[in-house]
Amino acid sequence: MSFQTLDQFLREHGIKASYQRVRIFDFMRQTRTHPSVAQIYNELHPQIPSLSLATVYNTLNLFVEKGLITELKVEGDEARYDYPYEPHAHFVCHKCGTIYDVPMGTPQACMDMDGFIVKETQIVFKGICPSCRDKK
Amino acid sequence: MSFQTLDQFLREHGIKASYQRVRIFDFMRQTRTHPSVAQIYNELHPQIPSLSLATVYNTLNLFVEKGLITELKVEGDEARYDYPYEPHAHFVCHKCGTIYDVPMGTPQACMDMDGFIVKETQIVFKGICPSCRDKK
DNA sequence: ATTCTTGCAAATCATTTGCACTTTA
DNA sequence: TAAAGTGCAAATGATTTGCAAGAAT
Repeated sequence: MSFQTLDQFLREHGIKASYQRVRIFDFMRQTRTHPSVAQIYNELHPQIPSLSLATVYNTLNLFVEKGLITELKVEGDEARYDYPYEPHAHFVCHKCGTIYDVPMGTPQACMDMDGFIVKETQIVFKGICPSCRDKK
Repeated sequence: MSFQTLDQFLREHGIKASYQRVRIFDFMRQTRTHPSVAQIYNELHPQIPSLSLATVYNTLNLFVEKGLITELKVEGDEARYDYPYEPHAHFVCHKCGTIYDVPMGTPQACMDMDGFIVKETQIVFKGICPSCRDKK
């Protein structure tokens, strides 16, 4: 997807395609580490010196609202953001804090809830990852 | 479970049974509304005038650490706390913010993750609840 | 008596907001 | 050019912390 079509993609979702928004969205697409606002800012600020933290917050909130990305609040105080390639769950390591993707379809209960309109499903496993388990 | 045995229960989990801790734990047991720290404090403070907010924070963090309750960060900025009677998922309404319990066993994938030690599983559905859907 | 807990107030830190300026369509 | 987005700095609000006083064993 080129910048040209990223523009289009955002507009199709009712989002004005400012330079900052395109860059932040492109960063989310290319990053699978569930970055925090601070991480996104730290990566992009050197390349876009005028970029402000507030804009990163505004933009991510907008993307979440429009359903383009998902907000995860599973590790520490900072929200982490997830670009949903395909349905997947998350595993959070209690020791190192890493958030892993876990391939998985949407669970059955999703369909069984009479009267509830389910728009989003989040599944989070917490525990110890193989790397931390072995380190001892 | 009487106060007597609540004492015991806490001690069995390596927690000194102070008056505040017993009262807060008892409150969690009796409450199914996934209360926030502020709600717990507001309920108990009239009955325990000396109670401080910091103690509520300390105590809940301790209970989470010992695995007696679960912290949910799904609605707004405030953490919500869950007393896990039996395995269940949650449904969060985007409009009214209510957190509903959804009866449900532990999903299969839990068993399928080689090398990951899963200590906790959280499933959260988000959407519109029947009450908000009908209100229009 | 020593160790752990509490309560208060101040500190911290992520996130939001108000407003003047700039950009986009 | 009108409407919306950006950047900065200040404000907000949840949570944590330092420390002196109190309770438990």
